[in-house]
Amino acid sequence: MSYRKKKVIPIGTVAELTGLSVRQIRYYEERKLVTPERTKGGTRKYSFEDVDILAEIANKMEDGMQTYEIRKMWEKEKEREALAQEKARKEMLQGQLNAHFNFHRLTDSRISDPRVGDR
Amino acid sequence: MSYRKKKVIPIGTVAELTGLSVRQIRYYEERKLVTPERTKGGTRKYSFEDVDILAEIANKMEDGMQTYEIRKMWEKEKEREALAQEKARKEMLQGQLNAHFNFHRLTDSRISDPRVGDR
DNA sequence: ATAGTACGTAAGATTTTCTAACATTTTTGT
DNA sequence: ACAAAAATGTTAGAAAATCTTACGTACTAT
Repeated sequence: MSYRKKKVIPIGTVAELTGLSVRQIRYYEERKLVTPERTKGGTRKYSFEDVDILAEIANKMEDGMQTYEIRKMWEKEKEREALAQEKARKEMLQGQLNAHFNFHRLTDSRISDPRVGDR
Repeated sequence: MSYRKKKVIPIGTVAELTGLSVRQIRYYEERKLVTPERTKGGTRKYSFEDVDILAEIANKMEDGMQTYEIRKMWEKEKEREALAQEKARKEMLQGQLNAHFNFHRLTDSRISDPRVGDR
């Protein structure tokens, strides 16, 4: 896994990196905006990705947005991305099919081009 | 700074990531093989780069190498890299000088071409 | 044999984090 | 306007994580 996604940073450090209070960070978890992992002992571990997400939350909150609005917004974003992904996947598949049949058409035209004739 | 170099990981997590004991990690610091940062409170914080370095140490140690050998080895590596850097820097500088004078020679030949004359 | 290396382990102190609860201020919904 | 919800701060006590120091041990090198 990438450095960005590995959950290794304790909450105090996250607070320093984001400028948020520990209280706020825990609250945003309660509102399902971040999902840290836990050690056996139960202490939270965040990733750099989480830090970025929290920084983004801080901005939206300053703009007067509410946690549930942020969450809904992100859910929609994810939805759109998923659709775009799906679309790209299908197009890619179609492309491969086209390439496949094109290849055969070209090959066949060489082998049996009437202007050339076999042998 | 890159995610790789930011010092944010506590020693327990580093131990998990590397498979080393906390004692070993502190000992390698004593032998100047890693240099974590500290929080205000004094707890150590490591980077992913440190984690990689520690994993490398673990290998060398398994091969029967001693800490001071590892350190000496790395110092030499750094030295060689520094020289290579310096060499590249000089070559780059020379290249720029060449380009510079080439440019002037061409320009001058236009402005003061004896076959054309000034004014 | 002595000294140095590379740890493990234990003790006690300090730092960090945890949950839960209550208080406060600012919205929001009816 | 009022009650409910949102978004924190604060406090308290417990638990987890880390710190330093020191002693012990098994090797290895000189």
